[in-house]
Amino acid sequence: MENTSKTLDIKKATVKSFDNFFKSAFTVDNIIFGFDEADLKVLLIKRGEVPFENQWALPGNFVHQHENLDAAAGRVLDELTGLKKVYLEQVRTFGRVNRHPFGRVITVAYYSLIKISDYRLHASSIAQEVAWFSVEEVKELNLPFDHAEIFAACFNQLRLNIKRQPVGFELLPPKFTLTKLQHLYEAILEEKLDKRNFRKKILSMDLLIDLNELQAGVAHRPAKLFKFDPDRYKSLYEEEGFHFDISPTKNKKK
Amino acid sequence: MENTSKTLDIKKATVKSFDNFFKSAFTVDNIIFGFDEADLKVLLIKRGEVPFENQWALPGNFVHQHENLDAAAGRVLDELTGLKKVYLEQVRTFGRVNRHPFGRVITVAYYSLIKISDYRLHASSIAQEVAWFSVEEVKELNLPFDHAEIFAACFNQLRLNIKRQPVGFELLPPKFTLTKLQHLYEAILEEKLDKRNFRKKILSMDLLIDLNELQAGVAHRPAKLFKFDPDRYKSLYEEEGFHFDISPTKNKKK
DNA sequence: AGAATTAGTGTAAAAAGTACACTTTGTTAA
DNA sequence: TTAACAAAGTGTACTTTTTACACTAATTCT
Repeated sequence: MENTSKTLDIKKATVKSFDNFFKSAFTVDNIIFGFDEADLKVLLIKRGEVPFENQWALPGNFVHQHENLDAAAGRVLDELTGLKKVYLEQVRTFGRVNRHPFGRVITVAYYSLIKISDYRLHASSIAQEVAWFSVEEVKELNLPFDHAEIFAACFNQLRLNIKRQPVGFELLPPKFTLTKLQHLYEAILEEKLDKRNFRKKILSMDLLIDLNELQAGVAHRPAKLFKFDPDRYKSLYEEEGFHFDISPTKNKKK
Repeated sequence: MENTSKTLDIKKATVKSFDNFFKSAFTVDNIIFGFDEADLKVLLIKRGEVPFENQWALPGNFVHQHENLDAAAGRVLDELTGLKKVYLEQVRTFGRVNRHPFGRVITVAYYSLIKISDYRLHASSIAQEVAWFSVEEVKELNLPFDHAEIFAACFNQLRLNIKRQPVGFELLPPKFTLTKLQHLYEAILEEKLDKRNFRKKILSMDLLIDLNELQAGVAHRPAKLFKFDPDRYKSLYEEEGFHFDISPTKNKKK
């Protein structure tokens, strides 16, 4: 192969010009959702650094040179909560030229769904303090950078997603009651659902396993516990024509 | 304000450390869709540069320092077709560490919808040649980098989108027949639809204006021409509870 | 004038979505 | 022990949406 070195020369020359292209800092932001009894919550950090030091903001961090984007988003979560394997979804990339006061920073937004009972919060290099806020509180907070826009996009994406994918279970403990599940949907969709219609629909999908166990420690009739069956979902998903879909089950009372 | 300079010092120091973070080259790729009589087509370029010189690939380019992401995607399209105002949608960001052989390059994927009659193709700095390929051809082509994955994600996104947003009209000339519209949906959804059900559904949405004009130059009964009414759509969209939705209108013949 | 080609149209049956209220089962406190 | 409390659990009738399906109408071409 006598032209190998020639090819390498071309490559080297091109790599050089390639190196001359503008490069940008880039980050991931991770909107971490948890569900706590009745409320959908979001994890915010109190920033430990300028700009916007001491303000509540979305957790995020720079992406490392040899790190994939998903891994970076996972790392942000791990640093704050110690959780490693979680549901993670990329939402959109925000790159407005002046979105960061110190220079061009492009950020890839993710959301995560975690079981709120599992976590323990940590302060970290980027966060003086970490706390849960309800979705309503977050909306009213004046988040720095374009974080309000990022939050809105992620929440919206979650709402679309929960209707068409069985992702809600990521927010619940392994065993849950149908009422808890309904409350979760109501919190995310921000509307009341009809109890009987909701149960009819979710049970007819044949994705929940009745554990023949009752809720304990409540001062009223205990509810049955169910778990989600991911294998069953996978096999149904293979079938042509199966769609997870919680759209209607409406309730006239606004 | 005697502490201004102090603040600036802090900022300067922080900006300095900020500058030390790893920075990446980043690009946009733009999957340009057009609809040509019966087929959904995609615009590919023959690369004019290493790596993968002379191979067909998705059009893309580096994002400039002072350029927003959407603007960069628009510029790619403009360079290839001369079109400036088009429907553009961000899909997802691809940043696998080794997706580019010359170094870390993160790319934001977009798709565009254009009226195929409007364009004229240009070669450009990045493209020796530009040509339309049908979706099937693209799937069979062995696209370089992770372009096959990017294409699949964009096509999939378009399919989801066309069901729930009235974006199909971006691919058609201002005046079109119902049959053309149906063919467009069939091409994107990759399934046959029932003529009567399709018409019933689309007309019941009250988004099309009957132009009281007939198709010309066909060797059979001419069809009526319609146009899409974007203002009507906007006002319906404001109304609680209106959803554009072309889901079913199925046809048993597979 | 007849053949060819696509446009255009309605109805009935099935499936899905919606509204709605009372009984059951357990705990707690009198 | 019993009554009050609280949430669990359950079925049906009505409405709306979806689906399947086949013939007639309008135009051009030969």
